[in-house]
Amino acid sequence: MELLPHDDATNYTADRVQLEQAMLPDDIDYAKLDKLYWPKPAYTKGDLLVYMREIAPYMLPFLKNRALTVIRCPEGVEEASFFQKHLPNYAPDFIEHVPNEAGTENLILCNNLETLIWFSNHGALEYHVPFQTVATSTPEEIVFDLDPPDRNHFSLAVFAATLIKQMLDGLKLQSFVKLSGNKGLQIYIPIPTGSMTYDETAVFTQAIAWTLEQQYPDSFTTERLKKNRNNRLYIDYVQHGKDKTIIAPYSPRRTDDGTIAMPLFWDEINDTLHPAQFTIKNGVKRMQELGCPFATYHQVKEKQILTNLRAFI
DNA sequence: GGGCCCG
DNA sequence: CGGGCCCAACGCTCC
DNA sequence: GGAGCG
Repeated sequence: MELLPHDDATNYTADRVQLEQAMLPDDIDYAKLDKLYWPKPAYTKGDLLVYMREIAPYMLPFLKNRALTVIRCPEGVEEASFFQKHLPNYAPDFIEHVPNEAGTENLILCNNLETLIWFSNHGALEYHVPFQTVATSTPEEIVFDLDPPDRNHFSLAVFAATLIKQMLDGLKLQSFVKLSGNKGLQIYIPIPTGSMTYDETAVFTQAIAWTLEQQYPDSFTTERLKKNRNNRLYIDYVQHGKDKTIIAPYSPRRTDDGTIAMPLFWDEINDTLHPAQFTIKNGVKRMQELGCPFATYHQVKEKQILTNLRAFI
């Protein structure tokens, strides 16, 4: 099927004009662009493709050379979903890949625009990546996952992020923050490739988590069992390990409201922030107005000074 | 969303 | 030919 | 050893 058949001039709705102007790769067959992927706000598959095309320049650097796991919902967020992390045998040649450890499957690399749009066109809504590239076995960043029990307790994530930011500033570490697109916040500390092992980053994240838990035991917990968390914010330090994954910056989420994992500026982390503030419909405009909060991420990564961090652990 | 297997 | 099924998977902790 | 958790 061609990109946008229009045998009939009445097909030129505003949405259709936007799709024609979206500059989607022409080596992919697009179909069912009006399918409702997010029924509640009435966002379509076409809306997803337009968003992914426009966000791709900002998102691709955070996927590069990392084994990709997608969550696919080809019938939309209210229908069945499944994970995919192995290259399917029907994948086109422009998708880069590497063998897994056992040599039994190929892991997917999303290193170009065509790959990103190909997966979007196949109903891939969420893009998850590990903390390492396929070139190494050490993490490229340290991440704190601040996960409140529900969106009504989002202020706990704002509080925790503020406290962690203070501690990181004290250690002269440059950090970045994003909305998870679901309930919480995630803090990134990029580090030079090969500069720390997972064992070392684990000591650090546990030390920070433990400090918060000690200071505010009514607000924060590192308790793994849900029944023991009692509406406290869970600081998930276990999540940061080899082969664990995290939602990529700018990825859409499989939520009712079409939210995205939105990078923010630190001064936006306050009580006016809402966890579902940014969606596939308003995320690009915000970027065009304010710029990418992670624009300096890879420069900072190379220059990050770990002296104080090492003294701390 | 698409391939595959089974009837 | 059509319907149903698959599409990840790993370790840690608790009981 | 199996379930709950990410």
